[in-house]
Amino acid sequence: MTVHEIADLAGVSIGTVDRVLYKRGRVSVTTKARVEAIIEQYQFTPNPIARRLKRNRPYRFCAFIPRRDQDAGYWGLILAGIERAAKEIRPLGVETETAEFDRYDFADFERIASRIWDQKPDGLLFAPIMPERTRPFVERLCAEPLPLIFIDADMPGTAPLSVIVQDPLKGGYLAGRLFHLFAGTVTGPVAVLDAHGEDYHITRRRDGFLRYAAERNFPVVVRDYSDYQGTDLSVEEITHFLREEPALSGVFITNCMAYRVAEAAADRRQGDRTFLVVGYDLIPNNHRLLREGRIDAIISQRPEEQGREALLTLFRSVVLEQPVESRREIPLDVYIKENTPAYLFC
Amino acid sequence: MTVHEIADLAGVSIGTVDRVLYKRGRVSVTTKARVEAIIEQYQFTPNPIARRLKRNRPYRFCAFIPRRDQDAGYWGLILAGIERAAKEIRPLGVETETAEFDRYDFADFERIASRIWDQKPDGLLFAPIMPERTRPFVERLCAEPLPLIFIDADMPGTAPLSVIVQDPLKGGYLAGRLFHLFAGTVTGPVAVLDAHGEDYHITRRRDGFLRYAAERNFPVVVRDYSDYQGTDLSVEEITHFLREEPALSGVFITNCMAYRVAEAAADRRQGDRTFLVVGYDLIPNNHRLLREGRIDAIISQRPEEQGREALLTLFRSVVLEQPVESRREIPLDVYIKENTPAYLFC
DNA sequence: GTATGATGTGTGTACGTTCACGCAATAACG
DNA sequence: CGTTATTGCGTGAACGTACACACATCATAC
Repeated sequence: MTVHEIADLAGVSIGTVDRVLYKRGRVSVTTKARVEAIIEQYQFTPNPIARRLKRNRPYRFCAFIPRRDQDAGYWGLILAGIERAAKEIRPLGVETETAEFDRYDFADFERIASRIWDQKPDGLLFAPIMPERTRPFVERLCAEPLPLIFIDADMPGTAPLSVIVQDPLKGGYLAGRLFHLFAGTVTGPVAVLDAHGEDYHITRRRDGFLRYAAERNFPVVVRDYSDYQGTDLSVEEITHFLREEPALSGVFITNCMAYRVAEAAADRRQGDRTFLVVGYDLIPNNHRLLREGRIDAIISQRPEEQGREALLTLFRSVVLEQPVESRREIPLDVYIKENTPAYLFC
Repeated sequence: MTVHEIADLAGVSIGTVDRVLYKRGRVSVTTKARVEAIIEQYQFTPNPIARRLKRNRPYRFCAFIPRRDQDAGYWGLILAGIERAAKEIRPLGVETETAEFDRYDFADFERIASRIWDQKPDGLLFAPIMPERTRPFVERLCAEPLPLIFIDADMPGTAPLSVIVQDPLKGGYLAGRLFHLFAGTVTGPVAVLDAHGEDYHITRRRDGFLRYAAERNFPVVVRDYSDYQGTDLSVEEITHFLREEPALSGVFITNCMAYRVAEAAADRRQGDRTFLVVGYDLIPNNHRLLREGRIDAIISQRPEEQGREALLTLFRSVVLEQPVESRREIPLDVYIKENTPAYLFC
């Protein structure tokens, strides 16, 4: 179906159909009704290819995430997925800009946020961390309204186009189960290092773990690092903590710093002494230590897939005007030494 | 860059540029060289959107896979991914037909294969099972040549556009490791039910398991079902086998029939008696039993993702003329009760 | 009664590519 | 020398949409 065919069927010209379609007025009520009936009857929808050609200017999307080196390279994995999708949709007339901010420097965030605001992109992919501080920015975007997709976390009370997330409670519960699996019978208490900073969804991982531990009667020692900023959870700090808790049978760390734990716990894993290390995110360091057998298990949230899907979803919604699912749940991937891919970005 | 701009720079008309681009002849050698130099200099590549509009007829892709109900619904999962991708690229002028064949009836395969051959699709997605019998068909396609993507398995000696596979050897090895994890110390021998029919890559899963077992000194009992056809590995058959092997500590089954094993082993899992069941593929039956705690672990190969990626790759290659990776390796996903999604097709 | 404005409708053009066609200029041939 | 091919190149139309513009018609105003 084309506007021409609709016009012919209605006995009018394409100009009239166009005015009806885009409510430009200047159409008599009777003609309008007739055209609308035919559009409805044939379920006419404008050809996105012709529309794309006519428009003849690129769509501009922006991916606004923490710096690729932060969280030990976690955002670099997200970025890899974004850049892959950007390449895929580029020939379809989409320009993607990636804007990275320092997640531990709010002034930097505001600076870059206002730059993005000024250039008014056609769609935005955003990681809503630091929820209480970035909320005004998000609310301004929603008011615009500007097509918005959240990645990695949600921000309750806002209504973006779509959200791509993983269930942190289930993840923590799964971590508990993995502990159980690896340890057989847990002898000493398990430490949970909850290094979340302002990311409250990370704390939910701790809650999930505690739930499992309660069900199975694990003793648990929780160490809260709510003032955690970046990579400041040092090997020394962890070593110090481990020295205070000599009876521990292992550590579950709620963020991506498992490699630091593995470093600090190296002496406890000598020979046949078991000391379990379970954490999150297959970042380069964790990937290496997992392959070396120095980390037992890593839960992953497919960061490359999240980045790619977010951008493709934006494309489908904004350019193709397809309906998109408002929430995409990422499965909980378990990586142990034996299923860790040889290279990242496989 | 457009053909117009190229033409202006070369001091010719767009018709001449067009003849150079598509080698239609009727261009003097000097003009040809001049135009080619400018095309090269500016890295001109025709606008796929305008091209798509001009063409004004859909691309027709065909997905040629076993019937959705076969292998206990495994192909239905693949199909779900294919259909999702089909919806996504439909507005870009791509029609996708899915043709299902009875994988245990070669005559049916040939009938449908010849129908596909006749309608000459613009691209084909094929699951190269029954390699020695389907090889002539594939070789004819490659000779055409017709853009071809393999899913689920490879066919050595042919050169399709791309292959989407998972490493079966590593998968079997991983299954061994999972046994070890769940059992702690393996007491009795482990049975490997190798029900592969003509899919030799499935037998590699057995080999991987045997490698792990050899490294850890598991005793293993292998039962070969090379004459396996469809769902004919009945609960009775497995029950009978288990009765012959009373000392078994569990079963690893190389295909998707773990749910039958779980049924047959139900009495051995009563109370605190442990009897492990590990298998492949998160098909509906395995999904259910995994959630009920009657299967211990399932290795999955992301069938929905495989189906979707295969079709999207075909699109990028044929329609957008983008280079595509010749091989895509699917990670080995591990599902245990705690990370099994509530619903399939999440 | 003429100017002004609002209303309803059709036409023309552009986006960039592709391809059929037209038309010179030159070459080949009887 | 006239006819017919061949070579080299330009032109025009079409794909479907979006939007500016033109042009009637009729009401309102002075």
